[in-house]
Amino acid sequence: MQRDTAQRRAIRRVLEESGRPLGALEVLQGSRRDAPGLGIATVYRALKALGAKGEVATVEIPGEPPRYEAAGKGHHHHFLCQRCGKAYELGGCLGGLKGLLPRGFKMTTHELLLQGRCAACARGRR
Amino acid sequence: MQRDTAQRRAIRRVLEESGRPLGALEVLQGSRRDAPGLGIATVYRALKALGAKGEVATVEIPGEPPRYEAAGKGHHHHFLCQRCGKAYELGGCLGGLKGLLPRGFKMTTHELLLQGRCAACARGRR
DNA sequence: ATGATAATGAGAACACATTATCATATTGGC
DNA sequence: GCCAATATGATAATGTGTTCTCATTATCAT
Repeated sequence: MQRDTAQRRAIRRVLEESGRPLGALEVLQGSRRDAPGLGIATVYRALKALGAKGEVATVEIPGEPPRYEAAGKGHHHHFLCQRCGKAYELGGCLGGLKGLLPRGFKMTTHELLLQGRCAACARGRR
Repeated sequence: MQRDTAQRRAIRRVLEESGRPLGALEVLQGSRRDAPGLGIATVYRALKALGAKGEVATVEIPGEPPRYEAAGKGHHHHFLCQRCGKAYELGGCLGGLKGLLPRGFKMTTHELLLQGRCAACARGRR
């Protein structure tokens, strides 16, 4: 049976309170405030368990390790800051994707990632 | 100085003739027709060298090893078949991406990946 | 044709994120 | 409060893709 531990509460909390998807290490660091001594193995175990329960969604980013976010936010995409490496959540999406498909191809999903500078990094340019 | 070898010719040829981006292993297999005995290390060396010369572009796909394609095709995106794992090239793009950006964010690039079944896999459905 | 040098192939080594191991600690139904 | 079962943390082990090493081979300016 699934137990309710301080570690998992801390991890769930960090994911819920962060407005953006977090990497495993970010989750670890953020969760240590509430759960000092937390280990990376526990983070991975919790992320996997939460993912299986549908509470956490995995965000795949090309060339980067996956990020994790609280599930249930509806369809949206992400922005990757090339300077600080943080991923951000974007609202909305674009239509007309089907028009890009070659004849005979069937689309079931799509991924869109914008890249550049986040507000903070664009300000402190360079 | 850069030498012209049978291996590199074969690798360049495979990339040019394939209409879609290829993984390192696909490049290896395809190139062995012209360069039997070709090793994977040589493939990686050639891909890196060709990339540095701007002749080959790297295509990053979330959760997958990178693919490589001949450069100089103009802006486009890709389709990943979830059944056969092949990546395909798509023509064109979408406008209105800037509208997704939060205030203060600057976009320099974007990646779009459609996923589903390619024509061949959609036909021979499960 | 020669020779300096770049390229190759096989395999070992590496990088990295992730998962398994295992002894210890914590949880929660009783 | 007890105690079987689950969770944890430290660390070793894994897996995968990529790069390095090094002895051998091929290229090409001369």
